[in-house]
Amino acid sequence: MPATIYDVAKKAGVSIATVSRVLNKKDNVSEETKQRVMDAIEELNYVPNMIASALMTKKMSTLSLLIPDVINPFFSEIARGVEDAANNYNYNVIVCNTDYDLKKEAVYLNLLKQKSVDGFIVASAIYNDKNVYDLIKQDYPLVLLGREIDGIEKNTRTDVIVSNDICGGYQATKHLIELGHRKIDLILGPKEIKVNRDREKGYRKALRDHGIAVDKNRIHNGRFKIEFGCSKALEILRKKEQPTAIFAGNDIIAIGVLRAAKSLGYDVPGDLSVVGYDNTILAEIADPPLTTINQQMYKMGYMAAEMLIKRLKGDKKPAQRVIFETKLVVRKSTAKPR
Amino acid sequence: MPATIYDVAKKAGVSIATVSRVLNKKDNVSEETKQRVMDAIEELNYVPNMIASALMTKKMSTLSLLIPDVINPFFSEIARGVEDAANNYNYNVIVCNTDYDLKKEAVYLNLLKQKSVDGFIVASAIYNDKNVYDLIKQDYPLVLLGREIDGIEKNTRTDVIVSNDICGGYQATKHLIELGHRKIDLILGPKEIKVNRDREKGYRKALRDHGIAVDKNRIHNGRFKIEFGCSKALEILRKKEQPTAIFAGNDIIAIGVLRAAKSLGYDVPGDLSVVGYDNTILAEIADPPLTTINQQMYKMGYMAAEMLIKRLKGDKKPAQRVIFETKLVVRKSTAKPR
DNA sequence: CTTTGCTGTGTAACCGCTTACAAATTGATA
DNA sequence: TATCAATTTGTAAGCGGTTACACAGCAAAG
Repeated sequence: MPATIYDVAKKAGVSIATVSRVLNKKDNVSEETKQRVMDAIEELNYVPNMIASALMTKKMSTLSLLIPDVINPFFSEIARGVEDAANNYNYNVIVCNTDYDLKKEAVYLNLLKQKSVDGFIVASAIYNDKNVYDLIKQDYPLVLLGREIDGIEKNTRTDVIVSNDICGGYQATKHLIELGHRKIDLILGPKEIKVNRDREKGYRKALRDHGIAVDKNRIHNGRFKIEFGCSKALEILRKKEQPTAIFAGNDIIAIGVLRAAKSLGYDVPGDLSVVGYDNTILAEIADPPLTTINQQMYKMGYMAAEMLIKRLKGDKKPAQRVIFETKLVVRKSTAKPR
Repeated sequence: MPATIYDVAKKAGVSIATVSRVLNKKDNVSEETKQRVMDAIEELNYVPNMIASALMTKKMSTLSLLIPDVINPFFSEIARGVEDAANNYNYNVIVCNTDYDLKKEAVYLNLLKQKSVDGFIVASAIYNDKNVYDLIKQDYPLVLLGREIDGIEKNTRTDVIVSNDICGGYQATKHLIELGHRKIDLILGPKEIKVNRDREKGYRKALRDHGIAVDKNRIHNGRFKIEFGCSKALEILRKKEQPTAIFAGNDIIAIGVLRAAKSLGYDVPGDLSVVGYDNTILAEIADPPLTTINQQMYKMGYMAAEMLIKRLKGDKKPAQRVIFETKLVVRKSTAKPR
């Protein structure tokens, strides 16, 4: 049985209120009493029970982070950023993998509410996520990461952190166009995820700006999986209207594209240019190293946690919307078309 | 203000004890009362407060996982396994990144104890970790993952899950020897991490078994970082007694070695064979794809969480020690020496 | 010497549940 | 109809802290 505040009080010869005071560095406790309490704490190896205190204060110093999948380096970097920021403020973070599954997300949220986590960071980015609307409606402290939510202008507490994906899509496409590519296929993740729509917008705008007609048949949606990137690329490369470049919705899909190209004996970038998105470690390591769009995952995660914690500590400023800029990172997977 | 059990009781016209009973599916509550309570819960949108209940029951249905770094794919796969298993039993998991830093680990553990997490999974694998000994001494529910701890035979609750790293080291080295290599350098992570000692043991045994003298100068310890792998490999490859193969302590180091080789204009595997360890996604994607030793990260994580939860639920069987077997995965980074 | 205002500490209510125990209700049995 | 066991429900005491409020002790002021 671990020692309680009563044990400490008894050993120090004071009341539990006094112990609580020194524990919380509150008001006035004489140096002498404080010392006696500290000694008792030391002797008894006392660890305060945050559960009991949370019952009164409603503060557990725990955040929850909802992401689709930690294994995806994009999200593990975000998770690391969140965790580091949280740790910095003496918070912990409960990580939940939703696999882009709204039902799973709902189950998690319900459990987390029961546990009185102080706030939520939702990075699982599904379009029109009812769960998220509910959280906002019920006024839970919340930061949305990498996802917007429409029609909540009147809301004043939910901060949003996003990347400028339209710009990212534009940068990638422009890079390919400037290299001389005209037939550029776009292989995206699911339509339900907002970032894919934005990246597509950027792609379309870049083509338009350079007087290239947008061909709907060159735009493909699917999943953020190597296998999808590979099979879709195989399909595309076998058609008559072969592209000279493929812009993938993220690095994982791009890896799949590289694999497909390799299996068909294509040289990248000689026969086919490939651009990824995210600039995860995968892009750096891929063969050839991927030209990709950099996102600041770690910073976004860090900032999300920081903003959330500041709000929990009473920050009343109106909801922020922070946009992180993207950057083109040129490596070896893009070149002029033959 | 969220509804409490009192609100529900009042609305349903029963006592809070009865509400608690239907909530916990306890003993005898007549169908009729139960229905009334359920309706009240529904109407009030009541969410039970687990903090309050935990104060009595001491169960928060929360596990904590200590790993060095989620960004390392080896650990993110473990984390995913842990989380999936936990979720399966309606538990959540708090993930903490220790960066192999004992002080950080201690701070985390202290905070987690305050939060009354139900149990710990420690995968941060530092040799002779005082924190871990303390946990065991204080009889906290604990599973050790990927790390052993000496001198706790009498302990009956702490399960241990490890990979057979001696075997893994042996397999990797044997593979190189059988290809004809005789000068094989070993670039490991820190000595303080047990797995490195085991992998070295396997390496030594393989050499001995094949009548090759072990040259201490060929064994190097450092960090599990690309940069370390790269700089150490550069150093090695510039010496006169150049190896024809390098066995790296994990895939990350191996990636660094590949980078070094590339920067010196070496062909892998033509001029130099490289073997990694772990078989993370990085090995698959590397250029050339890495020959490596497979570890079952996801399964180990899953099992760790499952064993821990079973113990929390009252399983009294003596402490288990589960050993996962490794497997050589041959890809394109190894070949006969010139 | 009484009053005033600090400072330092103790008392007890409360946070929202669980649960041992008591009490009330029901139906069957004597 | 009275008795008893079984079933259903209520009462109240915690769980381990926080905190409003009361109060004691003491120095300075009147």
